[in-house]
Amino acid sequence: MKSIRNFLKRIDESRMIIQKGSLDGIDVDCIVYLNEELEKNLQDDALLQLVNVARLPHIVKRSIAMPDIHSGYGFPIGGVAAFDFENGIISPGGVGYDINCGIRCLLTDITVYDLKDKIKDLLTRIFLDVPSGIGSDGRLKLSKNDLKRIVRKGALWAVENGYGFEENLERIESGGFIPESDFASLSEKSIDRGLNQQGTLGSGNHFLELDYVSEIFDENLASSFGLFKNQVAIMLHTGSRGFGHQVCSDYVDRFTSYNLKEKIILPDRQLVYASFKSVYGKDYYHAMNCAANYAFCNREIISFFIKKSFEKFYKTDKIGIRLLYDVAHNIAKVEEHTLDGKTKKLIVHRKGATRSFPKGHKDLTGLLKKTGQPVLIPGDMVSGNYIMVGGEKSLYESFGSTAHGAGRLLSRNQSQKVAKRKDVIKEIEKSGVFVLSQSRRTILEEIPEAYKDIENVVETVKNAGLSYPVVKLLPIGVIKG
DNA sequence: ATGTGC
Repeated sequence: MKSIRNFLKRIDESRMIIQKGSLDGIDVDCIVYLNEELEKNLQDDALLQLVNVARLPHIVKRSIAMPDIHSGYGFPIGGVAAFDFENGIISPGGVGYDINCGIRCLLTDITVYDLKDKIKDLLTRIFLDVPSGIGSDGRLKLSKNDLKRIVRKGALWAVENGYGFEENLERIESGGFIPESDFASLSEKSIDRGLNQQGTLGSGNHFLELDYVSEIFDENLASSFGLFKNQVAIMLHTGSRGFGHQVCSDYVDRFTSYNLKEKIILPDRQLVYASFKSVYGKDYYHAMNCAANYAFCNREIISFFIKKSFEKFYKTDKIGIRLLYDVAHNIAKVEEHTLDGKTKKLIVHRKGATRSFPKGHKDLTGLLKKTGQPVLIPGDMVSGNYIMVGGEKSLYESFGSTAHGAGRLLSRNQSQKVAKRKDVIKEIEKSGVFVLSQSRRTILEEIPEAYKDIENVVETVKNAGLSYPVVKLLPIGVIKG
């Protein structure tokens, strides 16, 4: 049998295509953004997932994957797929288990020279103040009524309850909360899991990093964003914790029995879905937004803890900690996009993909309407991270989306095997990065070698016009969950 | 990702 790989053709330096009609049940193109270097890392199973997404009903225009594509649950990680609002579908696999996993970047007024010799002490201070690790409980004890308000108000709840700052809201995607949520769509089990995990980092690839601006690519945008050379910045990567995981798990189960009952034929049993306008679809959408709001709140509360840690440590409140931006990279959103010259409402699934709206976009406000949306793309814990800006072409190419990170190269098991052969912590520290974690195993799974080269990912999305580099950040201290 | 897992 001919491998699916043989149907993949290069369009240009950054794009590859499987054309519609070339495989069974494919009425839309499959596009994957890859330079020639990253093409070598493309997994066959992830490519098959991209193709299977194209087989879902009422998919619009194309099935898309970013250069950080790798295999996920049903949909590939790095995947973007939009469905028609009137007749289309929503699928939990198109969002993933960590609903509204995302990144935020905080800026400071201090430079790397003010931090270098203190990094171990400050990072330890933060490590003590921000709960991390699998199953970790938060410092907040929430009542069921608190949770009810959190899933409705997102980051606004943190602001109203003394764990956040009002000026941050306009620097969070969607203003820090999505209105279409409904507590009634949640299971008792998810509610229980949500009660004690607010304000916690979690585990796996979630992290909290102290970085500095090492390179500036766009002086004007850097200065508009308040970025300067050698400035200390904080990158935070976390999501909706066990709460969002339970929501996804609940609805994968519900959709599975529903799809069986309706005798829906799926290209992959992990691709369960429901019509967006059906009771099932609406329930999942409302529950997913509960988890999205929970995650926006989580990142705001953790940022509050980080600010306190800095102020305690430096014994001054003049650190100038402020939010640059907070993006979601695992979410489904109702958005308007232009198709064949007409504005259409779509359900855009971004699963390991970052929104990348350019300047002038109607959903952007204030300064960001003039500059475009900041896009936060983390690499591995040594190579560093990029702050980019939304590109005009993303609207035509990828429903206003770009990559979300370096993307895994090795599976967690493979990574542990490689890492066990050497003193990984020593190697990381030799590269100038101090690392703390609740679990040695997490570090073994998260070694730099486990990830693709962030430079290739950034180059690919830049050449495709999806987003453009503004600055590069290099880590000096990392907390891994 | 996850009170990791048949």
